[in-house]
Amino acid sequence: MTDAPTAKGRATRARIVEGAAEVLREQGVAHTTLDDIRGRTGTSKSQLFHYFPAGKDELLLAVAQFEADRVLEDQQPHLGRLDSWESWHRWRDAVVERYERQGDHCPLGTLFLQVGRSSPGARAIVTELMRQWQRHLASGIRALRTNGLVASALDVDRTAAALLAGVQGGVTIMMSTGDSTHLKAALDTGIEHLRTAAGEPART
Amino acid sequence: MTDAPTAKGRATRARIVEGAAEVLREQGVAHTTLDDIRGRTGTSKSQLFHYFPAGKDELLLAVAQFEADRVLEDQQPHLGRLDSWESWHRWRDAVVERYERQGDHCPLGTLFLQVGRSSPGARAIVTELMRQWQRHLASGIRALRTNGLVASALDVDRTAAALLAGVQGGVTIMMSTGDSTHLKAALDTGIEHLRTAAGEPART
DNA sequence: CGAAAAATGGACCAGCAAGTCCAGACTGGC
DNA sequence: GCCAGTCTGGACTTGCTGGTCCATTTTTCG
Repeated sequence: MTDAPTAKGRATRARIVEGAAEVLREQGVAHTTLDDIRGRTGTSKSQLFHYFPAGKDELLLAVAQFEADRVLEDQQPHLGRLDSWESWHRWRDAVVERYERQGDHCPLGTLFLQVGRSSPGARAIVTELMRQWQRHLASGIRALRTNGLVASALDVDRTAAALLAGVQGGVTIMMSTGDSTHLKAALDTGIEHLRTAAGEPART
Repeated sequence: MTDAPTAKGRATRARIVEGAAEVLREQGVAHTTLDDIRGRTGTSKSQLFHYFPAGKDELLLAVAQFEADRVLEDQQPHLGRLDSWESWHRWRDAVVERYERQGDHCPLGTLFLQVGRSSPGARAIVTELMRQWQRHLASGIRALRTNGLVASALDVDRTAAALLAGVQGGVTIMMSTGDSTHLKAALDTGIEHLRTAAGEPART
């Protein structure tokens, strides 16, 4: 992924990606030019093309990967340890907090749409992110099952997929409306569904 | 909304919007120029600006409204009559069918991102769509409750919000990965949750 | 019919932003 | 210290695209 012979080169490349991510968050991909990125990162045009020979698209893809990595990182350590109801709620709070802080803007969504579904790389990044995310959720549900907190008959993968969809949709809606109600509803209802599926009453 | 004195004018305007929607679906907003739209709709540059004086953004906004209207229309008549489990399942199938047919592309999402959150109009369109969509779902849940099919203690609005988020996220994921698994999982789990909340067993 | 308003065609303009290029500075191994 | 490879600077080119303008045709309506 990081192709740069010298340490200095790698540092510059990283600086470009991080700076570009900042600018893109602020202005959106539609209104961000290479000159904006150049200005922000204190680099020159030739450097941009030196590290991303294929041009803007390649740079955007690198930023997309950068952002994708952050998505799961920002949910840690909660996402990796979903073995009790308390931990699930801590994760829930972390997700809400993360996206409320991020505000009305979706780095990945924008980048993905710009680079387009045509791009082989863009789709791969998103697909892989979703795969990992869902894997974490499924692991969490299995941990609950191991601890006897949910019924063993529960379809783990389907439930994880539904929960992931809920979070994703909640975030999407929040981007559009500025309101986190749906995200919270999806998370709370999803967790409640897990509880209910255990045969316990829905109420806490 | 439709400002055109003569019938011919209105027809041309509509032709532009519909044609633009087609082109945008095929090429994505990022790679669509006014010339593409002009070519597809058999119009001239001056017509585009005659009917959309504010330029491209205004046209994109009109297309967004056009697409938003279709979203709910395509779910009818099922969405308007969610008063039994059968009707819910018919709706579920209609949604899946609609989005699988649409394929890996989100007219609204793209347009929204292009016009940007800065635009006052774009956000209004999406917000209103979500509001109406959720209202329909909530009505459906209330109908179930009236018919004694779900527990009266259920938080209708929150459940509707969660379901909407699930559908939205399922669609989003499908756009990115080309796989409708998550959409189906969200729908099925959401409906199952309604059933479970009624105190009935989760299984059909 | 005739004039005013609306609709249409398409040439033209201007700015912008991606991408090119080459000259020069640094750096790291020998 | 020297040479090859790497990194950096920034001016320049070029194509595209949104937007303007005006001439011409068509429609409406009294």
